[in-house]
Parts: sequence; C-alpha cells; structure tokens
Amino acid sequence: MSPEPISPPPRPLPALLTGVKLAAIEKLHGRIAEAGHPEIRAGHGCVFGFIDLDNGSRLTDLAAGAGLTKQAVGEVVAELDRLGYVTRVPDPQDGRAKIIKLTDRGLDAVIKGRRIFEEIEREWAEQIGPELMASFREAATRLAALEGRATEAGGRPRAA
Amino acid sequence: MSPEPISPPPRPLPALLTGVKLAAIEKLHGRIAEAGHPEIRAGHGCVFGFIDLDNGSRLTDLAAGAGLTKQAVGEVVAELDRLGYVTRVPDPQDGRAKIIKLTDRGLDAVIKGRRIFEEIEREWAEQIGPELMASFREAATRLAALEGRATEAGGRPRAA
DNA sequence: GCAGCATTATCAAGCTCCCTGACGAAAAAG
DNA sequence: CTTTTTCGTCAGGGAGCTTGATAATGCTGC
Repeated sequence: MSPEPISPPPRPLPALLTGVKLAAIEKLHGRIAEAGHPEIRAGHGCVFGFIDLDNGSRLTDLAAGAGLTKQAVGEVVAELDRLGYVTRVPDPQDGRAKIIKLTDRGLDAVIKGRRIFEEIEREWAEQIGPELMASFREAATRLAALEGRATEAGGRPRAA
Repeated sequence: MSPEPISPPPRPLPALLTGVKLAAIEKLHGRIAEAGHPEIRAGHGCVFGFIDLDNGSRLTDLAAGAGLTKQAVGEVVAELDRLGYVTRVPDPQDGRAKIIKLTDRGLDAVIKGRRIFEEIEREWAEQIGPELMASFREAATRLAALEGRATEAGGRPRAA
C-alpha cells in the first residue's frame, strides 16, 4: 500500500483574504498615485483612516483608533507633515497636546482615496455580481464584529 | 454656516478583511498550540502552506509558491529544522538542491492545522449562516483569482 | 570534453515597520 | 502644593523581508 497521499490541500481562507486585500491596496495606491499623490504609502492609513476630517485629531486618538502605539503613528505623522499632508498645531485647550489636521492637500487625498475604494468595490461588483459582492461585504463585516475587530483596531497594539 | 462636515467614513473593505484574517490566524495559532505545537508562528505558513506533504519540496519551489525570496523562506526552514518539523536531505537527482521534507511531527502539525481551519470555518458558518459563509468563500476565491493572486503568491516577491 | 551560462542554496548587509522603555512638560487629582 | 496621570517625543531594538554576492553544481552548444 502506498503511503496514502494526503494532498490535495483545501484553499486556506486567510490566504484568499490576503490576496483580496493586497489586490485592493495595490489598486488603491496605483490610482491614488495617478490622482496626484504618488508619495502615499500603505502605512499612512493609520492616519488617513482615523483622522477627524473637520477638526483634526490628537496623536493619542489616532493611535488608539489604528491599534498602534503613539510612537509608531507619531513617525507617520511626522512624515506626512514633511510631505505637506498634515499640520501639527498646539491644542489651545491642552498645553501638552497637538492637533493633527489635514491640509487641503491631505483632505484631497483622503476624499480621493475614499472614492477609489468605492470605485474598486463597484468594479468588483460588476465582475462577480452585485449580490455576491454585497454578501461578501456583509459577511466580512459580521465576522470582523464577531471577533471583536470592528474596524481594524483590536484594542491594544498588535494584540496577537 | 459650518464648514460642511464631510464625515462619516464608509467602512473600508481592506480593514474588514484584515480583521477577519487576523482573527482566523489568532484562532489557528491558539488551537494549534493547544494541540501540541506551541512553537509554530504565523511566519511558518510560507513552508507549511506550500510544501508537498508526500515527497517534500525544494526551497526554490516553496519560495515561488509563497511569493517570497529564497532567503526569507530559507531562514524559516532553518528554524523549522531546528524545531524538528522538517528535515533537509540532499536531492539525489540534483547535487545543488536539498529536499525539504516534513517530519512526522511536521506532518502532524500540518494536518491538525488544516482541521482547525475547517473547524473555524464551520464555527463561523454557524454564526452567520452557512449560505452567507459559502458566499463569502466564493466571493473571496473569485476576487483573488480575478486579481491574479490565486493562492497568495502574486509572482515576484512582495510585488506591491 | 569543455567553455559559458543558468540555477540552487546560502552568507551578508540593509531596510521597513513596529515595539518597549524612558523622558520633560503640562494637566488633573488629592 | 504635591502626587499621579497623560501627551508627545527621543532612543534603542527586534522581526520580517529585501537586494547583492558567492561557491557548487547542472545544463547546453560546440
């Protein structure tokens, strides 16, 4: 008797999700570069994804939202400041804090980024059907909520 | 008049997928540790996920499958060797190559890992409904295929 | 049979991203 | 006023992956 081959492997779900996620991020950055913001990298999402568009945010709040440390987000903010996407102004209410606010350029990038996300989802919906795409989004939302990872922050930094 | 608030943000799909993926990986590693393999880390997937269970694989093939460089995978293989999950034997057909083969312990880990993945999917199906879960998987599969990322490898390492 | 090129695995160095730890300044609590 | 907490930042480190270089071996054409 042969050693009873154990293959074939089932498709691991995490691998599929990684593929989809990477594809989305690739598309986003390609198009956002074309749209006039070639310097934006994936790592900037911890700021763009959580900043208050109207009033700005404090570093601590950005870090909590993204589920990263203040140091990590602080470095990203410093870079975005250098690139002209955000400014840091002292908080008039609190001498320790600084308010991180989007510049016009930064706001433009965020708005375009959101539009591109919607665009990508629309394209995918055309390819696999709107109902399936809607199910995909709903399932992802519910599973993420189930596991206590509503947005992308779990609570503590990188809580593995 | 106020500056016309632009919020609220839509839920970004990549963030949701990241959450789901992280949750799955967390669960997997927690349970695989309980199942007798506490040393296994997420990074080991580039070997366990692509190795030929029956005949073993060459480093080059593992790297190609995982979409990483041979150096990166080589380091993981060295660690798994140290831990007793794989062995490296010279390829009788090719003096340059070595065949990386799972030990009994390694095979046990892979099989248990697969079972746990199935288990997690089953649990999720109970929580959100089998039809929705099936749709989720189907959509993920088709989207990953669409974007040329069938498994998790895109071709070249980290092709961003 | 041998020269030239491709391929295998590995060594070395570096980069990116994120963490822990420690700190001065300011606010909040007592 | 003193103590404790919070805010942002500086410093250092580690994990994970990259590019570059190298020795040994295989393959192909002559």
